[in-house]
Amino acid sequence: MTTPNTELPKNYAPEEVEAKWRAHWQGTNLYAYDPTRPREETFVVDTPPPTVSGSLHMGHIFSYSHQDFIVRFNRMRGKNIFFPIGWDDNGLPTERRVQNLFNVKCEPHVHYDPNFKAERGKKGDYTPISRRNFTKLCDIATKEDEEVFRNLWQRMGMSYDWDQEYATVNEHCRRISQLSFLELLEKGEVYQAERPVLWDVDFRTAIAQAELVDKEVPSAYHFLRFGIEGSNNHLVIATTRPELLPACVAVLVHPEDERYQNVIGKNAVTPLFHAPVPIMSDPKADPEKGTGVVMVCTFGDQTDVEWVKTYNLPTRQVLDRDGHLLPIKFVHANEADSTHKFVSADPDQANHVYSQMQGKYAKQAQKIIVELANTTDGVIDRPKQDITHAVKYFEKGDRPLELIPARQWFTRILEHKDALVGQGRKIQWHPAHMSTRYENWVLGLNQDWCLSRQRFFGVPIPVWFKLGENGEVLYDQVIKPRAEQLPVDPLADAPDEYKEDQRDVPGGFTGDPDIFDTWATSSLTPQISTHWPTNQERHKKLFPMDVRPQSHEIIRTWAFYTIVKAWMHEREVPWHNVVISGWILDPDRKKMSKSQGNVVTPEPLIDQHGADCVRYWAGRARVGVDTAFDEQVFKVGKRLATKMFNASKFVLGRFENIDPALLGPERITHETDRAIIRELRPLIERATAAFEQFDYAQALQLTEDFFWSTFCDNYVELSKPRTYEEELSEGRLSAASTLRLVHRALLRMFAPFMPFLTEEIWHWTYASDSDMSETIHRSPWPTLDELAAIVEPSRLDTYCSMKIFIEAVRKWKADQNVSMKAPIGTALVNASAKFHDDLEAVADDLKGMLHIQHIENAVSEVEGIPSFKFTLATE
RNA sequence: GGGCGGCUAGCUCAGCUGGUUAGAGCAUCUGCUUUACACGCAGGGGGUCGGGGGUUCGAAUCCCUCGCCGCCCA
Repeated sequence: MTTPNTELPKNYAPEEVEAKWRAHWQGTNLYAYDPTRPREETFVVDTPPPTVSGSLHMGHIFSYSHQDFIVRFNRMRGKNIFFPIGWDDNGLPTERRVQNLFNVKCEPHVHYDPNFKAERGKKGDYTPISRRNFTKLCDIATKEDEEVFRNLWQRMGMSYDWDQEYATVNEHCRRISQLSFLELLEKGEVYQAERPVLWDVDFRTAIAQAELVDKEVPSAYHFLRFGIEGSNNHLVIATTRPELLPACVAVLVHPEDERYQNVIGKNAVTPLFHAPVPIMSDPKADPEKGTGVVMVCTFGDQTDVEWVKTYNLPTRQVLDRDGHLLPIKFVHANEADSTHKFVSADPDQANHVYSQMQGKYAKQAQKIIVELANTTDGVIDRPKQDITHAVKYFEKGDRPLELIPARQWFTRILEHKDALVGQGRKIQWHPAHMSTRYENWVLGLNQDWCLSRQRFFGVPIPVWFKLGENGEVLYDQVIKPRAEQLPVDPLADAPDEYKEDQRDVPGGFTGDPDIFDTWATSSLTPQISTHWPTNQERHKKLFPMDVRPQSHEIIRTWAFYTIVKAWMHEREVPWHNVVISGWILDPDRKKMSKSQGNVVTPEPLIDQHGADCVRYWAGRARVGVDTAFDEQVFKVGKRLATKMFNASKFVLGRFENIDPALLGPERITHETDRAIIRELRPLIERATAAFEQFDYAQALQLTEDFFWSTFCDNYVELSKPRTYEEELSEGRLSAASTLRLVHRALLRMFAPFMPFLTEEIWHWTYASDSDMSETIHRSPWPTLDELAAIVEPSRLDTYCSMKIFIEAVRKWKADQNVSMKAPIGTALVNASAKFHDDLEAVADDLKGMLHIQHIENAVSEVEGIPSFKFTLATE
């Protein structure tokens, strides 16, 4: 191993050292989980699998470093670490990336082409390809993306057990995800229903409440006059969605709204389409909003859905799954039946108006109908009023969500809210207030979890349906696979009792074409890692886990759904602790994200400062607190690394020629040395307690402060003269032993944060200590037991009084503008007898450190702050 | 509109189970060629702890209220 002092560079250069230890650790299985050790000795982490096709920035480095600090601390406490890593390559981000990368689009009706060759960066129109060709490209792209992450994590020194690596679309994860679904279907927690769901018209898929975001967008109230049957009067309705007028099924006012009492119970007549619709009263109609009259449409928003259900109103669907207006036909009331729901008193005009909107996107249709309304007498009551309001979007989408009736699979959560709140309370949240976010989310839920997505790359929903005599799908006749068959792809595999040629023929079967919501699989990361239920023994040994680290914006998704699944399957919490990392914000306090264009990429920073410094930067941020990105902090980390390197070189040089057998705790006999050990004890206690509470930042700060000021600036200077003594005197051995012991402890306390540099220094001398491990990362975290053999100083305040004296001398020399080395002839100390007694045994160290020839004591009668008088030595 | 978090030195942040003149690092100023480190050492200046009110012998810390910023949800 490298030896200190001699051939080392003056300043620490991280590149070489980090590369050396990275390679060394990979070769030694240092981070492997040991399945033979019992649960109580094991520390189990449910690591977040990063979305590999997403943008990679300093925000990732930040939170993943936090996890590693916690893990490394626990490893040094002797825990058997289970720290897996996985990749989330499911879902839309990957699909979108593949579309852009190869300029292709998945068109499910296109047949599989085994000879299809994808071309990167292809220009021109996109190529339509089959689902199978498309998912193959997804596999290729995700493999590459995983490699980028894998390299980065290894570069950063993340201490994963790479044998536990998984990817959320691999066979193992598909099996677990499908098993979970089938078990919950068996338990009745999963059901299918045809109902209006939140629908993204561009992605052509249903989404869940958890994926919603509100955006404030400009809009306008259009004031439309509705006729009143049997009257010449009219009602004015303010609507932001006039294009849904043909879908109007009722008009509502507040029951106590005096303006409209006389019309309740009558029929209103829609303008342009002349459809008679009932005027009803409902307390949810807000008299303050618009004109106080609201039109109920199929389906303008969630409240419309409720009203349609409450009042058993007909549905008049005008939007298709692409967001276009469907072809429809208005008929006279006497012709209306179940297939003709669009009624009009003047079908010709209604159909004429509608024909101009049909096939258009909702937004275009709105423009058209507003124009028609403006050019038709008696429709517009007054000019439109511009407003801004919150509109629901898919978090990854570009157009407002619609509510489209569709058959979907759901998981029951609304009826379990209380139980799920209860589960949340069994978990320790760090910081604690994050549990409030969880509870608010659970209590605010208003839809069951929509599980199915009409997408291509993901885990298939593992069921088939029987087909009737006429080829109709019998959704209530679900065909389930056997557990041993999983994972299955119902579009490629046939169920047991059928042959492939019975697919999609009358009397045969058809596969469910949908895939799962990404979270349906991600919510199983604990079970994926424990190999539930294929390896019950392993599962029992790892589940519930100790800690889930994650960031706060996915409490409503990842944390929530994981709690749901653990409760539904086993009535358990998935983990005992959730540790929330904050965000990295840009200087304007905006979250770092690709879409904001404020992303800072990690590689150049690691190149420039080294992985240890980047980790140090992450370590300074407290649990759950958002932090503005500040490159200055890397500089601070660099300084700390340099200081550790230099101080370590020096300290080791003070004892490297002494036989380590002569440097035990029992050799620490000097008062100064015992006093510094007395300072070290509370540091160890406090840093350990902080780490136990997952407060790595506190542990780091305490250690850094002690190392820099107490150890380097004071103790090393105090002990220096004794370490230069020629004889192996008691005083020299005491100082050397103390330097070795304190330095060895501090080094270990820095190890979780700066694993490379500390390992390097460790191997200069400590790796062969019999009570330590060859690697610092498996050496024990410092404890008070290590110091138990060291006697307390004879006076409790020795160190405190020394510091007062030292500071007074330094201030005086600074005020005199003289060197700290300038010799003082006499130091007159005017202080209490106690203060003199405190310094008596350490006076020689003080004199040596501060270059003082004589210390004269004057006992002051008045208790209080000591005063000093110094005179420079005359030569 | 509701909930949560924040507002502390020029900047980034600690402190907040109430208790000596409110801390650190960076930046700034002064000094020190001290044989581990000038990526250093020593010292200094700089804050009415977002505003207001209250509880208390005592409040950055507890309570009320207002303002601004962020997040989550209507």
